[in-house]
Amino acid sequence: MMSQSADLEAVRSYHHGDLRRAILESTLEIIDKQGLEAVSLRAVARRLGVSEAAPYHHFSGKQELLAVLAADAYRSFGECLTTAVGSAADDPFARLNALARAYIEYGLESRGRYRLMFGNHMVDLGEYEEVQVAGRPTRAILESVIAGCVGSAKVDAAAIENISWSLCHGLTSLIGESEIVFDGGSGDGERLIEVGISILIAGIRAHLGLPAAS
Amino acid sequence: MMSQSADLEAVRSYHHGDLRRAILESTLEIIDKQGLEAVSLRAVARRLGVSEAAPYHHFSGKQELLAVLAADAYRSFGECLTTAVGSAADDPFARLNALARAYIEYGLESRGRYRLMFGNHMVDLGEYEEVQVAGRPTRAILESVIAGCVGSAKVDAAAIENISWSLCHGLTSLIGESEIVFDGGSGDGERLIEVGISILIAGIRAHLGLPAAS
DNA sequence: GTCTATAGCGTGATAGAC
DNA sequence: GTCTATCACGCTATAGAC
Repeated sequence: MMSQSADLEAVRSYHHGDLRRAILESTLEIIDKQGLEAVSLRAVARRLGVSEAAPYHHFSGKQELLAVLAADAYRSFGECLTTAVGSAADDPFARLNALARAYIEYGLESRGRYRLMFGNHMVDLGEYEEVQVAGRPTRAILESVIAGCVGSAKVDAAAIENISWSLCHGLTSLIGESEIVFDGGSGDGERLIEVGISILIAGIRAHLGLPAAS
Repeated sequence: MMSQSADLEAVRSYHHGDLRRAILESTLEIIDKQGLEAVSLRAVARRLGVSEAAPYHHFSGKQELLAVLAADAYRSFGECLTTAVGSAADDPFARLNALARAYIEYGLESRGRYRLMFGNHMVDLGEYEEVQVAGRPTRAILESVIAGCVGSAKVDAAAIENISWSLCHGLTSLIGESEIVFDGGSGDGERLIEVGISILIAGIRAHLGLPAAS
């Protein structure tokens, strides 16, 4: 009986849990286009045609809403990276290459989610256990890929991990937030990512005393 | 006659231009400790013991206050980088090393200023011409240092610039915002920066087809 | 030239009615 | 599940005191 009028109901109102999903989607859209600072529960509510207090019945507040979105983002990000590494050739540096590419491309395509995970917002989303748990696999992938690269030597493994992360984050962040401007053609971004990963891998190989080519 | 009571006057009130400076200092302190989002003109005014509308007589609004601080930051940052490069040995990669170190150390020591310049706040400070002008030298230094490294070949000069910037920004950002956590001793941060610059330079040398050592 | 007082509006959050 | 108040606080603009 409920399924018969479900569609019509969904159009007219947000009963039965639809509002929660609508709020999540609408908020992510705002973060994508205008950034995290532009998020306002009241504006979201107005946009969805419900009262300004309605969102508080689905989330304890703005922080929790953002935390739920951040946890979702970490899960989706982790899956993306895992898939990319899994599809790569059976070579440590090929895996690192695939990981870095996937990281940067995900960050550029899902700007809002990336801002939620690694943006400099002063909302302490790390306090939420769900967010911490969701973010753990991401770090584990990087760790295992780098472990494969350094091999049994394990020289500066932690540092190399963080350097790889830093380059990916820096590139994603500067391109995504339009701090890097391209004056040439449309392929400049692609070329920049290619050169970046190439320099990263060559630098790590040199640091580990490995020959230049793979 | 005014200079005789200047000190006493300064304690009791912020006449004669002192309020402007006090607002700038107080705001920067807040950005340092709590981040850009925590800045509130009203709170600053209360903290300085003036009315909540007083700041508007020195700045047209919050944006302009932040823009003035950002321009100051760019000037100070540019001077710091110029000095560092000038003191470096007469070798292209030694200069790049000095530049990268100075960049990261400045960003970590002056967190607030760094957040103003390169943080992901959605305040369009780039719209202010003063900010644009103040930021230009910084980019010019990086350009000239990299130009020295690539030499006459000029292969991927722009990309190498942006990669160097990305690594420095990524490291500064992740360390400064405490996303990278150190489980070891207190020297871990220093070691990370050292390895990072070493990998960057080795990677660039390899990309340019130069021998490994300097 | 500098500051105070006040008012309009948007936002986060809560309590209680439907 | 949702709505209607309602409160506290933020940014901003204006009028007027010193």
